[in-house]
Amino acid sequence: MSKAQINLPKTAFSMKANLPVKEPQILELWNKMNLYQELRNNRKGKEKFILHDGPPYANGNIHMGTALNKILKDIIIKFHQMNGKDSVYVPGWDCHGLPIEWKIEEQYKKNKKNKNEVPIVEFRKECRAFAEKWIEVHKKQFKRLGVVGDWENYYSTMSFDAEAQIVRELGKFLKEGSLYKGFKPVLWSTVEKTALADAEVEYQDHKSDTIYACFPVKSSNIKDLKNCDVVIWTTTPWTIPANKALAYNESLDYLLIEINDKNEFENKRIIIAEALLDSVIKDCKIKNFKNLKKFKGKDFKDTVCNHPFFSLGYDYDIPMLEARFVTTEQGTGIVHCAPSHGPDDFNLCLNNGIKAIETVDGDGRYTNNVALFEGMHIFKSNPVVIEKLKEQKKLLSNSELVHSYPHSWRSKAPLVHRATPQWFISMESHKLRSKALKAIDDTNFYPSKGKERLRSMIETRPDWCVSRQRVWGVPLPIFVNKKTNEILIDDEVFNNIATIYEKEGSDCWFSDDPQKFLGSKYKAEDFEKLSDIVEVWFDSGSTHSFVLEKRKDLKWPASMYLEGSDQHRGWFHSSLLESCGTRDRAPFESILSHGFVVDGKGLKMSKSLGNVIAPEDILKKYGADILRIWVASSNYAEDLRIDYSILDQHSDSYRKIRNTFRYLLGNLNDKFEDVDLEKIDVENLPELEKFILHKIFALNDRFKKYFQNYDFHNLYKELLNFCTVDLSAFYFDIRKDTLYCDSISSKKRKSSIIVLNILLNSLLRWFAPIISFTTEEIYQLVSKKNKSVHLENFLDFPKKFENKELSKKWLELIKIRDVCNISIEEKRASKEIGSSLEAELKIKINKRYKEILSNIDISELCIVSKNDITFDEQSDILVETKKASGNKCPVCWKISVEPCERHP
RNA sequence: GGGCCGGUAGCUCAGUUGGUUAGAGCACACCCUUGAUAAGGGUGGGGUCGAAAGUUCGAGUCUUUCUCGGCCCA
Repeated sequence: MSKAQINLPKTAFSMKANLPVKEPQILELWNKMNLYQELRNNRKGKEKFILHDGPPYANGNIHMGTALNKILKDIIIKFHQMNGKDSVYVPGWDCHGLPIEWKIEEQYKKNKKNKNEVPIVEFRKECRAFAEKWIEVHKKQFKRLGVVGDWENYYSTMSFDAEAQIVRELGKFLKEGSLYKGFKPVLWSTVEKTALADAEVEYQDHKSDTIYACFPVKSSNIKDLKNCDVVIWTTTPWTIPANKALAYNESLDYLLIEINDKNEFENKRIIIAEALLDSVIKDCKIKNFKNLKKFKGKDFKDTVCNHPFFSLGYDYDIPMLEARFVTTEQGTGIVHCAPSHGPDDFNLCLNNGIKAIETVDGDGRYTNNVALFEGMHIFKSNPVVIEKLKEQKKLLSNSELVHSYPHSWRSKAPLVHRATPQWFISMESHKLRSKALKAIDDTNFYPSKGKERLRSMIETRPDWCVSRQRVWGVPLPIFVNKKTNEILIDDEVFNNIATIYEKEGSDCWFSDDPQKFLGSKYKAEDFEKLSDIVEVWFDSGSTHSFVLEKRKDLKWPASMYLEGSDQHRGWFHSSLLESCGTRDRAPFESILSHGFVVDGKGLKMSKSLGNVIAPEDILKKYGADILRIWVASSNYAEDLRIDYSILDQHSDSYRKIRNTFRYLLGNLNDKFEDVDLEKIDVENLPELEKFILHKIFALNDRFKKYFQNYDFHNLYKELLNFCTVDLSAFYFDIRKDTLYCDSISSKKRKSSIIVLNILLNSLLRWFAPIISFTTEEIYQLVSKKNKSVHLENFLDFPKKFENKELSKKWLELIKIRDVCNISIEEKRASKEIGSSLEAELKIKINKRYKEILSNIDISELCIVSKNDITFDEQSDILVETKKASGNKCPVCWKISVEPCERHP
């Protein structure tokens, strides 16, 4: 019999996706139709959903983390757009900062160029060009992922209007009085000659000199301590000249011991913590000693020591201070304090009236505040300090230690703490902390645990240091009156600076006459112009002001900020503080944070582990839609695993989805009809079609619920299961007979075609935010509108689709079908039958099922040729399979003794 | 070292306020089909829930400790 008699599926939609080739073509299509602008036109006047882009740093190729971030953003934006909102996405870049400066400096080094001989303005121009170059690279890479946004009108923190607005924002803090000058030790790189932000520091092993040094007791409430030596241990001998105090812990026990070895220290009496006795005598090679006294740390109160270099001119008091940070982990239980060279030291001394001073300059050389050592580089001074201690008989022992130590993430050079003048925004003076905490309460967090994370950081963070001693950034717009030392606070000046920047950018701050910025109201000669720049977190923390507020297509506050969970201390944090300080509320209504991309075993990707996967590799091998499926199917609340076996799995799922579409298209012969759902005569459809409509209705309900909670991995799973379980293995399999073998005019076949149309339409829209390329490919094939699937709305399904009673009944039918399948499988295993159409079912069921089966063709459901149902109260469901007898219809392949009814 | 978060079948994920033999899809094995065909269907085998202890009549679900991993901080 010829196949011409039956309606075999026929479609131009290929089984093989070939995404790496096809996707760029679809990008071209979107580009041609100007999709972004179309999307805007399509939603003119509609409620806005604004996901404000957290700016990536314009440096280097994108990695999996950035790809994840952008795809997640794109999925959310597309969902809201299809849900009827004007969902605007404006991408942005973070451009200022040390990493780019360092890249330019590296180039200088290569070309044997001396940075100090290059005018600042020229250097900054190179930084700007570098950032511009990477923005272009990023743009291309982000677009390739299928991310739709206003790529032509992106924002950047180095644009002139951004730089101007950052000045205006700083002006607000200055005017308010919460921005103040402080003086404190910061992690300083003597190589880059700059302070480093916490994020710029990495910890590596470093070999340090260690010393046990003696501080003779000058006076104490414990009489026995007179003329004894308090011993300290440190890994930074070079800070000894800056020593101003000693710290002890009042809850520790301390010992006074006498050294009895026959050497220069014979009869020396030293003080250490009891818990550290063993390690001290071992390190200092003390063989014989006498234990003279044990006492509590709190008895140290009011003890004063002398500096080990007392007789070399260091003739000031060294008070002993109580500090909780003193532990018995290492050392002697007494800690030497140099307020200019450690945050703990700084705070302890400050609380006791000892101020930090500038002891080391930017190059790492001692200043004239340090006797004996002025001009010497600190990294070369350890041997000198050690020698001097030896001379003074104040060195019990010295050694070396390899330990974890802060280094610059760029130059890899070891860092030091160095007291420098800095500018801070107070957390307390104008209640910034409490405003921020309130704002956190008013924000929705996805996942909810983000709220606690951000809150605990805001609760404990110190004042915000916004100054950096670098050149690639927005200059701090501060003038200090030379006579009074007061900061110039004048809106006219701030506005003047901002206006100038808006026109020509901020480079001129470094090159032009200060009078230009002061205007005619003040004389430049009366003021010192600061050369610090603003730290980059303030830049990106201000994006809401120069993007959300300034652009007419956006709104303030944003509907959502979405970034990796590390940004609780980054962009979420700085944006919150900046906005609360200037506008009393957060610049976002909700925050979505995602985890980190790790390898298949849950380990972070690193070059050394060799487990790094680049987005580019995935795009080449699988295509962006597979990557987008990976994003949608992963639980972003936790870390997201990826490796090639995981991608293979998603690739398999993709093929299942693709073939689901292919079945629909094939049976519709690529002739999709946008049926009016309201006009469908649900009542007169076959029950199977009613059941599928109910499934669609129920799935759509869950779809909406998942989407509203940004619960994409469950949403995707539901969609995939729908394709696999409900369609492919059930509805499609059953309806093949009708679709292939019934006449085109048959009512049943027509009913099925209606449902196939609805399914195609629904699935296209449900999947469009996720597999944006493939749905577009299909849409282009079947739509007559000559537009994009992304311009469509989600469908609203009429309530009449819902049929809970029928659904309940059909779930029972599926149960019966399952039992039938098991029975058929037995006969298949024993080789009595092959295809299920060779089977005839003898079904025995009790009354409960009688009604259920009354109008149901169970043969059709089970795809068998014949069935025989008997009722028996004893049995629940009993099925026996026999080989069907008769002849096989050459058209529909059903086996029957009588001639085929449909194909006589 | 500290804080926070997490560890359910090979993989991606479900497991409501603690309650019957821990679920789904994929992958896998076997079989069928050859009219969704580099497709489709059926059946089936896999976890004791990171480890240990505890609370409870009863714990994947509560507590403690440990362990592994991630982020942040030092």
